[in-house]
Amino acid sequence: MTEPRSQPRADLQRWDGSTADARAIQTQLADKVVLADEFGPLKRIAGVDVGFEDGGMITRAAVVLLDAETLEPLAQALARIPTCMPYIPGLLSFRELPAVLQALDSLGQTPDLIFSDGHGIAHPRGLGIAAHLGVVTGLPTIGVAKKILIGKHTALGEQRGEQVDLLDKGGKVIGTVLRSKDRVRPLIISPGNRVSLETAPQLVMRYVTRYRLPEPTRLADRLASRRDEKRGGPQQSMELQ
DNA sequence: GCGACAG
DNA sequence: ATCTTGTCGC
Repeated sequence: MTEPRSQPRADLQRWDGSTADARAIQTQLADKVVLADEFGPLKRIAGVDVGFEDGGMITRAAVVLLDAETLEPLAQALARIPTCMPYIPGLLSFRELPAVLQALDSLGQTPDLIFSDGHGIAHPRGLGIAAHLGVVTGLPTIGVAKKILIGKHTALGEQRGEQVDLLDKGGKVIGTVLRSKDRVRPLIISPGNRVSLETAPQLVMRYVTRYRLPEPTRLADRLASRRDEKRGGPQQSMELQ
């Protein structure tokens, strides 16, 4: 049997390269975001993140698939492609998504849920990279960011698990400011696709162990930024591509 | 017009 | 994101 291979590039390929068109595409795709819990049993979850090599010349995307029950890594994939554009706040997905989609494609398996670095709907036009990834792949996604892009919130408790709503200018809830560990800077959680505002932070906490970041994100982060091979380990890991 | 601004 | 050692604190 052949898995229904996606044609994820579609919406990005229609991009004319201008920032104006990128914003127009975001506004259009934002309507396709599903903010309801539309995901089945979570068996295999994935984390995706992007890093750079050669001072930014090469974009390096990493995907790590984990067993949702044991959190053991099941598979991982890397994609390295020439960087296509500079970082522009609000347009992150146009810079990083091509590499992320390629990495997901070479993974050869479809995750039941994807944790993406960056924001979901907590974005100027409601389509951060996590939401963009979710709409383009049709998969459930959650955005896990370390800093706020837009929105405000009230004071947050210091204990692990404490959370407050992230509100946009109109007072509408667009995400959750979540303290994943005692006395650490909070994470900014927002739905990407097929996950509700209420469930997103719950799922993040479900996969947080002893670190600030949930395991899928943390492992993808290490692979994308090559922290694993840099850090001192008696045995060097095997080569990846 | 002046800041703010994921990674 | 990335360039980078040791160091202060839980």
